[in-house]
Formats: sequence, structure tokens, C-alpha cells
Amino acid sequence: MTDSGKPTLLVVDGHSLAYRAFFALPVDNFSTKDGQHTNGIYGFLSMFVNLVKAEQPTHLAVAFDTSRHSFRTDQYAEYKANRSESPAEFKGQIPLLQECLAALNVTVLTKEGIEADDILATLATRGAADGFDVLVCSGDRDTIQLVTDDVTLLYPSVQGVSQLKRYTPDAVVEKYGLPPANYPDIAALVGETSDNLPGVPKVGEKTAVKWLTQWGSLENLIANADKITGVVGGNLRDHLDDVTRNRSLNALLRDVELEVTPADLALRPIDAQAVRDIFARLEFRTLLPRVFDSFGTGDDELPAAAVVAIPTAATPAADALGAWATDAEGDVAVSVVVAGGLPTRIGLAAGDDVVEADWSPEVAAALTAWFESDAPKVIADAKPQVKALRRAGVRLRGLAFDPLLAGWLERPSFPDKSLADLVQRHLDEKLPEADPTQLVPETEGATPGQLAWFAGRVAAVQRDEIAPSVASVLTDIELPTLDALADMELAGVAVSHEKLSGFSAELLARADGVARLAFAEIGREVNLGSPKQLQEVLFDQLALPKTRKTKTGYSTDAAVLADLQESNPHPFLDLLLQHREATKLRQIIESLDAAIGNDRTTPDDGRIHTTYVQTGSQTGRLSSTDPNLQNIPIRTEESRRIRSAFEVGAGYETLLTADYSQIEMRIMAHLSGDPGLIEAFNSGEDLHRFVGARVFGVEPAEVTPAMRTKVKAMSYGLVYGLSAFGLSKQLRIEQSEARQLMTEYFARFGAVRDYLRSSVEQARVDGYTETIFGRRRPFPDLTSMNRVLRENAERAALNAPIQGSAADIMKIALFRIHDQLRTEGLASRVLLQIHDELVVEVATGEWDAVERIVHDRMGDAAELSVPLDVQVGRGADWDEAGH
DNA sequence: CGATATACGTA
DNA sequence: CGTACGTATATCGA
Repeated sequence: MTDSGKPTLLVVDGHSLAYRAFFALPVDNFSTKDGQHTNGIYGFLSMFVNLVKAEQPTHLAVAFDTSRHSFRTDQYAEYKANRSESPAEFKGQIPLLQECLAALNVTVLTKEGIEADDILATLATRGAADGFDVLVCSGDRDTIQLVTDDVTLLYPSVQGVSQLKRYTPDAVVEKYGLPPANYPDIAALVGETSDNLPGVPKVGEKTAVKWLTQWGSLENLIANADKITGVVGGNLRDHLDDVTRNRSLNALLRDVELEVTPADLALRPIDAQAVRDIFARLEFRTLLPRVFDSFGTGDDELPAAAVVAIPTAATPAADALGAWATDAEGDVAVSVVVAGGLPTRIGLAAGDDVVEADWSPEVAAALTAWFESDAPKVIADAKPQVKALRRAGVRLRGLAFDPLLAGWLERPSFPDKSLADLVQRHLDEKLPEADPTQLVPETEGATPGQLAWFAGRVAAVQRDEIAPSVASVLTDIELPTLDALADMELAGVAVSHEKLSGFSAELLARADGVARLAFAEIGREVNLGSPKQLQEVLFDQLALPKTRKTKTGYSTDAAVLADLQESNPHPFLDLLLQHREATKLRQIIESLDAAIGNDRTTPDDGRIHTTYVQTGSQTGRLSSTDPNLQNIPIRTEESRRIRSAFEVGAGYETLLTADYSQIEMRIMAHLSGDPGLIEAFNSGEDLHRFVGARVFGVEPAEVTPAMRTKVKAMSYGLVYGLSAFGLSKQLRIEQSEARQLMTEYFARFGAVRDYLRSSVEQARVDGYTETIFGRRRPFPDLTSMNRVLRENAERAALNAPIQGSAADIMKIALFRIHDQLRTEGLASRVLLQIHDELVVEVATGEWDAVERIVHDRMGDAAELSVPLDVQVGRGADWDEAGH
């Protein structure tokens, strides 16, 4: 609202301003880590939030061009024909910018065949007529014609988009000598180079203004053209057609048919969660507070009714609670409040019927039968709650839906991290949350009954939206897996502090010794853990040749150091590598040692309890945190000492490891149907030897180690979308040789290439890839104009069905093994999953049964056109068992 | 103190 | 210019 008391309508030309920002801001500083350029988006939004803050509009819209083609190009094919195609890097930013504006709940207007400025002109004209103060923000000079007492133009100055010049009628007269309505007349005479509209030769602004002042109007001037003297007069007479055409083209349309009226454009609360999401994707950080400052946080404006309508939970007595649960029909949503790993309070919701109770032996007794029945239950983020119940002696069954898992399956690239996020996204409501920074929070958080109620409602919406194949992955794979993971986390794995601490001391001493030698080589002490200081030593002091560039200088990673050692041998390089190795191993040991018995939710049992993050990857794999037990070293003899510290626990007989051999290549054989590859797996021959024989045209027995290494790298590289360049680099061979290798490979295994090509092509059409079991991963960037982005997406899309199918298969094997061990009454238990390997703790006397179960269930987890080969090992510790 | 960059462990 | 992860340290700016 302005001083005048009138509402203020701000209309913005998104295209022209983003375009200016695109050229004003260095692209290097505005790119995401996967290569999406964001300079135009950032520049526009930065200007836009400032503008909104400064002008406080009550109504707001942003208009965009749809394409280069418009009614003007129909009238005059040469219109803007001199403009070079706008760069692909810019075009790719427009949809993302529009996504940002949608999150801000700002109306975006486009119309086929109409330019953004015509939309602005129409809105400005109608707005002024409807009693608005209108602000037009555009980078196109033609919009000067829109300026009136009610319409002000904000035009970016040469300094950049952040500096806007205000054009009122007076300001226009001051600059051009004529009122705004005459500006198109001037422009018609002078011409507009940027629009490819030539004017009258030798006539500039001064002459044009003089003529127009003298003759009053353009029509009158044209009518009296024969009275103009001099060369310019002749030029005018020769170019009257151009002038008329220019004037016709530079008149903005003021009556474009739009879906909206100015009154429809009232400022609306932003969708804070959507803004956070898109800004996170674009890696904008500083912009978020500025947006909240200009547009509000969207919080206070959320539908209050929904918050008010949250049911209040009844708190029945324990026995009534049991009856309530048993009698409930359909899904019952459950929310267990967990403290110190144990349940403290519980909420249940069946529809809008909500109950809750403090956890007590009586409540547990009343509900156990129901908990352990098949009655369907919905729990958001179920695993920690399932674990808490198990610690309290209740084995939950009948888990039918977890909104967090469902949300991840639908959108694995950006999973919602909490029930609050899901409530925002699916219900467009706000989950009441206590402010954790306040000792006595002003706002009460939701009670467990209310949390359950929200979870149930989110689940209902998700069930409607979820694709059938994704729903089956949830029901048939993820939920059973969750159950197994809960037990694995509770079980933990025994790790010997004694074995670790001795080794750690040894490595510390070695690292110190190596460091001293390294310092002696360079005559000073530096921090060997600082890439920055190392760069000084290597490239300045020792003047070694510069290596691969990084953002902050030159790389000093192990591959680079090995290259340097070969080309410019220096004792320091080797010492540095040794130091890195020793300190790295020591770090790992120290963090493992610190993790023994450190699970706050479990008494110290001398074991490490990792947490598997079921939503931790985009492909369907698990991830492991606190600590990560999926990246324990194995490659060097020495590092295997760490694995030997993972031991069979007291009361158990031995560890069993079981891993799939070459599961990804087998999946590739299955998906591609390549006869050669399928034969390779059915022949019983070593895979790489078989492939090597085919590729190099020799007998399998004649495949040399060098040949085997090459085809092995090639085979694995295929799964990752490896190029000839990458292959040559990895194998340290010429690119021509790598290309030759690839050609030979595909000549023998052509169906593999056909499959890889067609699967990416299919993903481009569908927008997502799918595993054998129907798990999907979206790939919006496959159609990106940005080449880096697109090619990255292509490689990931190539890999996703393969890695994802392997993950599906392992999950199926895992929960089947877990279930069968239990149903057969065996005490043995699965402890760890490392993508294609399981570690099982085998109870005394159970080896034969367990070995059979693990081997068979892994082997028959999926029916492929090639067998699934499972290698089983046995030993008192992980290292021993791993052979 | 939090975010970023680099380096490195696994499948 | 090879996919998918998590974690440690150094460094820089708020």
C-alpha cells in the first residue's frame, strides 16, 4: 500500500532481468556441485527480493517470454533476427527460476506468441484503470511508453540489475524531452538495433525529438515529410516504411487476453518448505533469510483451521486402550515417544479417533497382543520406534506403511527428513513443533496421539499418489527390511578394544617417524594434513610440475602423488603417502574404538551398534552411520588387521560372511540378455578370464594377468558409464588403446551396449529409471540443455537400475534370512550388510543350518537368466571369515 | 560454530 | 571425462 492509500501492483519482466543477471554475474561462482548454472536465477531473485522489500507491493506477477517466436516475428520476420540464440546455459535456468517463483507463490504469466512486455503492458493498463499504483520492472526500453501518473517504470541501469532507475512522466521528459507516450515515436525514427529495427539513417534522439516537437506527432511529421530539409530529410522520405513498421512493432499490446486480473495477483504467503527445497537444490544459502525478510516465512499464514482441528487425544485406562486398539478398523497410526532408547509415551490414531498413554507395564501388557498381531499399523520413521518397543519386550508386527520410507521411494533424490516435512508437503499444514531452543517453549509440540493422527493422514494421501510398482517395493521389500535392520542394529557387532588399541599405538608411532623423515627432506615442519601447506611444499618449494586443478589450487591426492613419484621422484612424496596411510588407518581405528559400547540407547556391551539409514541413497542401497561399518578397510594386508578386530561375540561360535560375486555384472547380463555374457556366467569359468578370451581372441587359459586386468576394468567401468578417456586413465594406457579395447568388447558383447543405450533413452522418455523390482529413480536432467548436467544424469541413469536391482536383491535375501533364522528358532543372527555381503553371527551348533539358509536365500532371492553365485566364509573374526 | 573443500575408506 | 555412500581434517567467514 502506498502513501496514496492505493494498492500497489508490481509486474516484472522475468526474462529480460534474468538475462541481464546472467551476463552480469560470473558463472563460476554460481553453479551447483553437479554443474547446474544458477547465476541468472540468483541475480534475478536477489534483485526481486530487494524490490519487493523496498516497494512493498500488495499485488505481484512475473511475466516470461515463451519463445523467440511471437506475433511480431509473424509481422516482420527480421524482428530480433540479429539476436544470437540465447545460450543453453541461460535457457536451462528459466524453468528453475519459475519453480522458485512458484515456491514463493508468485504468479508466473506466459502466453504463446506474446512477449513478456505485452503482458506487462496489459496488466499495467488494467491495473491503473482498476485503481492501482503500478510498478513495471523491465529491461526493455519499449516499456517507457507505459509510464503515466499511475504507472512507474523501474529500469535497470548500466551498473546492473540491482540498481533500478525510476521513470515517472517527469523523469521521461527530463531524459528524452518528450512525454512517455511519445517515446515509441522517437524509437521508431531512431530505430532499435537490439530488435533489428533500422531507423532513419543519421537520425538520433536529438533530431527525432526536434521533429516531433515541431510537428506535434509522428503522423503529422510523416504527412509533412516533404517539408524536411537537408540530407536527413531525404533519409526520412526514403525510410518512411521503416518508420511506420517500427512504430507498429514497438507499440505494446494493452489488451492481451489473460487468465487473471490485477486483483487476482494479491500477494500470497510463500510455501516455505518448497522454497527451502528448491534453494537447497540450487545451493542458495544466503538468499533464504532475505526471502523470509521480504516475503515472510509463510508460517503464520498457514491454514489455522487445520491446526485448530487437531483432535485431542483421549487417555483411556490401560485395559480400555487394549480394547480400543483391537476394535479399531483399518490402519492404526502409531507414534512412540522414545527417550534413552525406550518408549516413554505412546499415541494411536484410527481416523480422527485418537488415544494416548504414558508407557507403563500395564499399558505394555494391554497392547502387546495387538502390537504383535497382523493388524495394520502406520508409523512415521518406524525403525527407532520398533527398536524401542523391542527393548521393552514388544515385537511389533503388521507394519503396513511408513510415510518416511514412502516419501523416499517417491523422491529418493531429496527425501523429506521428518514427519513435519511430509505434513507440509502432502497436507499443506504445519505440524505443531515446540521450539527446541526454548526451555519453556511458547508453542506446544504435537502430542504423540496427534503425531500418530498426522502420520495416518499423510499415509492416506501418499497411498493415493504412489505408483503401484513403488508401493510394492515399499510393502514387499522395504518394510520387511526395516524389521531386519532393527534387529541388526540392536544386536551390534563385537569389536575387540585390545586389538584396536595396540594397532593404533603402532600406527601413531609410525606416522610420527615418517613425518620426521618427511620434514627432514624439506628442511621444515609443515602440517602434512593440510592440502594448502602441501601445495606450497610440492609446487613452490620443490617446484614439482603442477597437477590436476582443484577449486583452491592443485590436487595432492594419492593418484596425483603416485604420478609425480613416477615423473619426478622425490623421497618426500613417498613419505607423505606413507604418512597419509598410517594416519588414515589410525583415524578409522580411533573412531571405531570410540564407538564400542557408545550407543547411548544401549548399555555397554562391548559391541558397535551402527545405524542403517534406509533412506540414505538414491539407488536403493542402505547407508551406515555412527559409525559407518560399510567402509571398513580391506584392500591392504595391514588394513585387514582392523577387520580382525570384529569378532564373534560371547555365546556364539563363529562368524559367517556371505557375498554375491559380481552381482552387478550378472544383473547386466540379465537385463541386456547378452548371449555371450550369459554364457560366461553359466560356463563356470572365471568371468574376466572368459571375457578376456573373447575380447582378445585367445583360449581362456592364455589370458594373461594384464589382459584380465583390462577387461575387468572395462566390465566394471561399463556399469558406471565409463568413457574411453576414463578407461585409459585408469589403466594408464593410451586413449587409442582404450578405444580399441571398447570396440573389441562391444563387438563380442554387443547386446550390453544396446541395453545401456536403450535404457538411458527409455529413462529420457519416462523421466525415471526402474529396477527389476519396480524401484524408481527420477532423472529430470536427462533432457537438460546443460551438457555437463545431462551427461552426469546419463551416467547415473545407466547405473541406477543395475546398482538398484542389486540392492533390491540383497534386501530380499536379508529379510528372508532374518525371518527364516527366527522361524526356525535359531539363535544365529545377521549383524552387518555391506551392499553385497552379509556378516552373520552363528550360534553354537547352528553352522550347517545357517550356512544352508544364508547360501540358499541369497541364491534364490531373484530369478535371473544367470545364477546368483554366493561365496561363504567362516572364521572367528571378520578377516578370517572373509576368505 | 557452521559451511566448504579436500582426501579417502568401502561396494 | 566412473556409480553409490560417510567421515576426518583444515580452513574460512560469521
